[in-house]
Amino acid sequence: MALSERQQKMFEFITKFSRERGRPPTIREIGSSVGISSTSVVNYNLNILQREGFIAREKEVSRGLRIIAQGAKTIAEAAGFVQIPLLGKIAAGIPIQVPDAGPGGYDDFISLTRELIQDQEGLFALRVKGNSMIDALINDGDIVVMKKQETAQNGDMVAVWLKEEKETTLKRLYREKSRIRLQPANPTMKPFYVKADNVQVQGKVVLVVRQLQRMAA
Amino acid sequence: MALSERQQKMFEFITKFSRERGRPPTIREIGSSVGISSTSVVNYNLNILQREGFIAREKEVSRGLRIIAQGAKTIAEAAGFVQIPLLGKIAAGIPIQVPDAGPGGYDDFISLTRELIQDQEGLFALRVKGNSMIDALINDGDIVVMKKQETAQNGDMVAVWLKEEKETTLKRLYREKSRIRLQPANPTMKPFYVKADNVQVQGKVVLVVRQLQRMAA
DNA sequence: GCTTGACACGAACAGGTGTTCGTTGTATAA
DNA sequence: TTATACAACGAACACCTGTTCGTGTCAAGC
Repeated sequence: MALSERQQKMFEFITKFSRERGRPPTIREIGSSVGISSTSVVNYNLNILQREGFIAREKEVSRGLRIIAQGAKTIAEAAGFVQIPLLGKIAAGIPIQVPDAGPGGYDDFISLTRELIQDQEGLFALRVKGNSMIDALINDGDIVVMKKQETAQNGDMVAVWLKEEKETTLKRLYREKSRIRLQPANPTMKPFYVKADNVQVQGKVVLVVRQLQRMAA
Repeated sequence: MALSERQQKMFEFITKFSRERGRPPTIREIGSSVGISSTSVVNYNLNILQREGFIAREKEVSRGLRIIAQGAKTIAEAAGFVQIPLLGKIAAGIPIQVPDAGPGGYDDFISLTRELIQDQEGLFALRVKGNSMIDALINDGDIVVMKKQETAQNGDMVAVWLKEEKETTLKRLYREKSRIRLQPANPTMKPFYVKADNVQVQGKVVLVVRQLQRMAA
């Protein structure tokens, strides 16, 4: 069932209020914002919003309402953060090593929203050191978020360790008859062919973040 | 001044509670969680947390407290999201146009954490269309977050509109004596020199995000 | 010893807050 | 017309909630 105009205004107000003030509004705050003098009318419409799945309510608790994941826009507001451990650096000359979490877990994290990352399972982040990943369109200082896995599907952007060359590289991987094609992300660059037993997949690249402007302390 | 153990526990509880429940706790909820029976004691310590800059309080408002940006890690956990309007596409052949917000604001947003973006002012996002930004290490489909401004400092990565060439490009900008040097992010590529009156700065690039793996619907 | 300040406790209070109830008006179907 | 459901109103109520006040303890400094 569709929402009435009043209910839409209420929902928008709740969303805006929650975002700006860091807390949900009270029934009376909602009422005065949309021009309802009676708290019971607000309550009545809140129940409808709840029934329709737009908000969650907690009984007899002040400000006991919460926006629920709805359209893509509100998902982000509701679902929360994903914390991904920042495990270290990635460079051409060294294989990626994923240390096990110590007793207290990892020290450094990068926070992303669920809009960017859906499944946190097995994800970790590395900061790129040096210019060796330029052909993957990845620069010094960029952060790559990877999922740990030893296999890859055709076309996946993966981090591979080349045993002979003793080198880590980020490329798209395609299996061909007797060899593996490693395709740079930069379309102007030529692919690289290697024997299958020379490559060791270390993980799949899920996200790349480049901060041009560092935070103020 | 450092926080007492009690105040740290209170702060952690407020952070956790706010994140999990979507609303800040009441004084009594804080009290019972850290084992304080008196509301005035909680109030006393909340005032200290406020004085030390950990929280903001609003007088005589239920649940009127809010976590404030503090350590880098807690910022992300507490302060919340930044919603940046996704205004459209950026391609080589067209200038960037920033439409004014309509009556209902913008439609599409990208959510980022405050860890990645500190100041939301004047920021907007564009999705890159085509391969023309390869020399800025930016690929088709990447999202660039920019800050609208007409001027730039030396070394800023900016989006410029080249009037003669009728082209948008992303480069690092350096003013030299009589000309402007546009330096590609890719260090293997050569700079590009233009006359000062040929360039029109459209904004500064703040962040680049590349999603290798698209979300499931 | 005395004072001072930090920290803590419980009680009381005024106003905030969600809930409930009776009532009214208006469509729509029987 | 009558009945029913929907939408809205205002009042009353009980509990929640932030604030304030008086009191107490303890360690540091004089």
